[in-house]
Amino acid sequence: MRLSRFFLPVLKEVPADVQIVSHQLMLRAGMIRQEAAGIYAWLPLGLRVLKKVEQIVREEMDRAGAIEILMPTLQLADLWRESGRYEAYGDEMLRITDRHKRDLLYGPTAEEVVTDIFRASVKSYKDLPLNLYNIQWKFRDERRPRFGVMRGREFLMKDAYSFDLNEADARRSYNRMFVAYLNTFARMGLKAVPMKADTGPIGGDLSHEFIVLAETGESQVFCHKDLVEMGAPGPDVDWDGDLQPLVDQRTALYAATEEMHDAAAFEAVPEADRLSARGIEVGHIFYFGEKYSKPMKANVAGPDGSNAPVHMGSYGVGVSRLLGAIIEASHDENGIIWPDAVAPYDVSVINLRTGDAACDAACEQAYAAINAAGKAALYDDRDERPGGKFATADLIGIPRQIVVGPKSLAEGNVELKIRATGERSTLPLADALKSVGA
RNA sequence: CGGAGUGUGGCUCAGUCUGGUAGAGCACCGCGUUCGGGACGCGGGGGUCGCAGGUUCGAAUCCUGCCACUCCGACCA
Repeated sequence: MRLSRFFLPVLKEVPADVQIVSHQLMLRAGMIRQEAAGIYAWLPLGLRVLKKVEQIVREEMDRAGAIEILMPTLQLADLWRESGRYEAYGDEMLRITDRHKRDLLYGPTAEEVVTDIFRASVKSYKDLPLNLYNIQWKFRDERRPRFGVMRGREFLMKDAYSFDLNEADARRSYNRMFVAYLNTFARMGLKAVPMKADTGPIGGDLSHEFIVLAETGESQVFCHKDLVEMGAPGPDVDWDGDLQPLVDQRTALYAATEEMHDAAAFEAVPEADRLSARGIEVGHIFYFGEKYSKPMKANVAGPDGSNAPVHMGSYGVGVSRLLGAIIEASHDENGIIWPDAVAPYDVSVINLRTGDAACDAACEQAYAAINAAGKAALYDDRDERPGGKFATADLIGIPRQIVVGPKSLAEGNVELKIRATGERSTLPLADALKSVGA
């Protein structure tokens, strides 16, 4: 993309009351624009990152055997009356009436819809296990939206729903999602720690929140510090095999959010290993058994001829929230530092003297070579002063910058800058291209 | 939902107390000088001062009502 033809409304200033750094940087980098409280328009740069994050989530879901569908944003109130949640959900649910005076709602989650889809078509244990997911916009009319996309009212969520014959099978489905989440967040450069979460009236131990540690996090969390650096198993796990050891490895160490915090158990952790910190919840997995299948009569036949409610679990990832979490975890005083996997562009080409024949030619060559290599290049070909170009490049956080100016070019060189380290080197264009993979 | 605030060109804000020709910086347009880490000069365009009503010779400014947004607390991907 040539910057002269792009739409990148960067800002030098943001409102004084925008406190959180990820929110400031997303506004300044021209990624989002607020349209109403907790409601944002996604501008081109933000949308590119959002799609990259979404795609990583999708790939890891697919790898773990989940199957993508797309459910509507608007749902029928009658479905929620079946589950009993229409009245229970309260003011957070945005209720809508259509021209026929029929009650609709903008979905805050999709257990009812997915259960309806399931019960219409699946009648036998032979079709299990099944895990259906979608990545769709949700709306929750939060009392107080804040922190930009971290707590918006409208947000993009990946929500997966597993269906199994019994609790033992459901635990295997749960474990697949547990491991998939470890891999998902690791691919984005995040250190997300699974922590014991509240299971509410269902009880049991099958609920975990995945928490990214950050000073600006909304949750107070407590864990064994080894969990932070434990890393992810990677894609080569046996998804049909026993994942319990991988899960046990993480759940054996203490980790809990404030609601589930057990001070006595935490005290049992050696003091040097205790970590008390703030965190951002980026994922939540949950087994809830027959909570929806029973009232909604989503039954399956078992091998013994029985007919019983299917056992379900749900698994959420805050896709739009992840952008905020990534920026909170990776930025400096100059702007965002995108991890390679989610960067909106791989390389920026900066022309310090647009209009200079030699500079233009070298930049065009670099731009073409990077694109031909299958990388995404953002070419700053604007007629602007160099300072502004450097500032913009650092602000929007492209991982690598190839800087072409008349002085070094006269000696046959360009400058290569690595955004994350600030490291700069002077070298021939061909070498710079090679080092960015072009 | 309780408490505290803020609404003035695209953005950040002053002006409101004490009513009297709507301002600054940034951004934008033109010309020129510039150009290796957010340049400078000169000129220019752009605002029903959140909305409605009221007081007044006269309202961004005072009064009433409404709306929107932000911040602090209790709930949540």
